[in-house]
Amino acid sequence: MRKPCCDKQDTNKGAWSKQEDEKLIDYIRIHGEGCWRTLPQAAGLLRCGKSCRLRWINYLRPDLKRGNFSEDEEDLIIKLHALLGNRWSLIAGRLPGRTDNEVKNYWNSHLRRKLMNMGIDPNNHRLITRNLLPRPQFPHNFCTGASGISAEPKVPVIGDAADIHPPLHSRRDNDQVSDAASCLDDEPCSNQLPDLNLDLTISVSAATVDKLEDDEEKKQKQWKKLEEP
DNA sequence: AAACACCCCAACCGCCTCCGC
DNA sequence: TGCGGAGGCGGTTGGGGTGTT
Repeated sequence: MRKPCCDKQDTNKGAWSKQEDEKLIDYIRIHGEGCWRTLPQAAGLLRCGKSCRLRWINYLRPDLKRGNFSEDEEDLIIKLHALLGNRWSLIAGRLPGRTDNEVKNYWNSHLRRKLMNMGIDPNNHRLITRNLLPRPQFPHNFCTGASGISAEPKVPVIGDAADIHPPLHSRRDNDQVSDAASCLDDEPCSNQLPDLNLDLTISVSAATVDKLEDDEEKKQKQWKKLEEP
């Protein structure tokens, strides 16, 4: 039986009051982030440490951008989602001032629907056909760029019910990334899929690309370690 | 004006990973 | 090397706001 993260009977739940916010901000301003488990007591808050951390990360941090997502940000989220899947923290890490929660919520409430309206399956960024939807008007240079999740040779599997992502944690992390990346190297998919304009080199900065490559390298090393006898 | 439906987003929950011992 | 605690992550929930009937 897992121990609860804190003594729940003594903690507040639900929306944060202004006083609680102020206490948390004041405490972190003086002592910095970290030690979330002991923070509530030290700061005089009747909250669980996790709750404090979430409140700070998602709402109180001074560097948060808040407000509507720009078109560029939308674009980047879609591209990164095609590449990384539901790894919201990684995606948010590429969007300064945005949190994983914010990106996740925005994806679920706006971008998913937007893609579906365009006739694209938001799970795998492939076209939905079945002749149920009107033929979408794709922008010039429309290509998923990350259509391949399976390592199998690419064949048109549009609309295949079996073509749904398996749960992310059931896959090796680098499978999806490397396959997506390999797709970027592939022949143009003009005879299979429209061009989604998901070329990551367009709007992702050089630093971002470097970071992605670093992450990828680290993962490769980790997997190599694991695979070693 | 009231009832209902829908949407958005802050917050919670439980699992996973990392790290120190 | 194994264990336990702390932090981090992604999925889900629930309440409040807004639109529709």
